[in-house]
Amino acid sequence: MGIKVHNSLTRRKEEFIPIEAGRVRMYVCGPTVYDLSHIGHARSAIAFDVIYRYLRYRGYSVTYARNYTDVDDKIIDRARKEGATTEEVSERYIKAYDEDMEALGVRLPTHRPRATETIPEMIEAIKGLIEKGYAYVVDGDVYYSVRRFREYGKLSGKNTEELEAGARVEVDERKEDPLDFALWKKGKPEEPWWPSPWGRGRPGWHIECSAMCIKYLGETIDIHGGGKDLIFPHHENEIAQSEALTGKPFARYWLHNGFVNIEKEKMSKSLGNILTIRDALMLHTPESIRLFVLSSHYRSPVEYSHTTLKEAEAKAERFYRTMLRIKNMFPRALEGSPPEDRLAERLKPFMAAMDDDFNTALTIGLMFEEVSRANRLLDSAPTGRPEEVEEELTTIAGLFKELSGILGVFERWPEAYFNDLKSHAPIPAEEITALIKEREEARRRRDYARADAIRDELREKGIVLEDTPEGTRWFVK
RNA sequence: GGCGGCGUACCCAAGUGGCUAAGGGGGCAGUCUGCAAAACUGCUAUUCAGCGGUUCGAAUCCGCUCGCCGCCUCCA
Repeated sequence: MGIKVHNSLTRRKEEFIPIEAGRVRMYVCGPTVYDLSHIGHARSAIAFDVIYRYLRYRGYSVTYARNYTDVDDKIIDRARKEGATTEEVSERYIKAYDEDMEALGVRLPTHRPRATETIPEMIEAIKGLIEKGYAYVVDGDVYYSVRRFREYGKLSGKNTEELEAGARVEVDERKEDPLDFALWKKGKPEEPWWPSPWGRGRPGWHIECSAMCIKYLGETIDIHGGGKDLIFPHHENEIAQSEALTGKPFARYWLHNGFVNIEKEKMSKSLGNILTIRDALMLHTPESIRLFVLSSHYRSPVEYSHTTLKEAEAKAERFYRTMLRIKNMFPRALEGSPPEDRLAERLKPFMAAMDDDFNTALTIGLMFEEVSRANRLLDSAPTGRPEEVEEELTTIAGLFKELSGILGVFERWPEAYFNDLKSHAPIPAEEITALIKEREEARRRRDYARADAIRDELREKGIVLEDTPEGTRWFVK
């Protein structure tokens, strides 16, 4: 009973067996840093962040590399338009990406290589491919000869004849075959360049990932990930280059995440429906964005909309309200920890869900069954047996602690969560507490008309009041 | 045209051969409350796009039809 993963290479769910017992090497294609990252980048990063967290949780020593593509046509274009250098552009957007990831609670990978720091390795790889007859030089450019690699198309399920027939491949007279792709591009005077045996130039996109992957993780890795759109041609080309070069399988398991759609359509510059992570973070908490992403399977497409994000927020609210109840009624349940064997037993269904191709949606669903259970226990507390209730709540809290760490959600103290919302209240907190005080006096006088008027007034501003035996509390809706 | 995926309630969504089709949101009713809110309880899919087939048994496997989406060009 181990972890199963859906492998894009075989299109099947397979048992996950790393090359080296207890150790996992994973590589995920990171951003090309020419602009702010969008919510789709966030999904990919969060999905693989959870995979990374879970593998570590399951006791693997994980070496995880995620690159920055910091040399590319789009970066050059952007720099030219701004009158800036490509370094300035890439530096700015690497920083922005790092900030976005931190805001989203995405843990730092072990290695975060930049393409420009791996140029010597790329040149070596290209030299190797030329020597082995898989690449050829044409006037300062180097191309990979796709047809020499017999297995080309094994990941994307395409065959070279059909690709050729597709005719959407740009025709470049200098290529021996339209399917061939650039390993090294001859530099134009105003573009960044590095010296090479073929003259000044810069690397092609695909060779970057192969070189960085091999440099940091080795010739065969366990997991290679990225968005579904990278399957072809990027990952197909990575396989062709790497396997031709080393003669070894490049990656054992290929994992691909689905898209984030907006209004049923893929985000794209041409449609003008790009939602940046920054914009999303102005509208929603990082936690609700993570919950939104993790509430469906990482391979399915998800629809970003006001409704779906509101539902994610409602989940967070329900969870933290329950935690707040536990903290107020049985604070020791949150301070203590349950016996290990009991915890392990109760974690089983959750582990089974995560083992099944990282089914975070099911895991979250199961967590909410525990939330309901906790609330029932809390309701029963006044008439039930407090010791038993506390014991069970301690177990549930213990479960939540483990799962929160894996998913990267529900990790805060409930007060912190609600105070954060309160800090974004549309009216000052002092004003609200003053109104609450006035309302309490009205209630004491049994002037319910006045009390209700105050409550309604606050409600219109998004402030919800809750009368409890300990007094009136307020929440931001 | 080639390749791949999806279609589960009002919405989101898990489930891919067999206990009552998870969970969240929404709605309705009840308990609680001065009234609310929150929480809890019950109801909201006798059925999984449609039609056939395989099977003792299918949402799950196979075939066809309809609808939606992605890749085939840079793309998470």
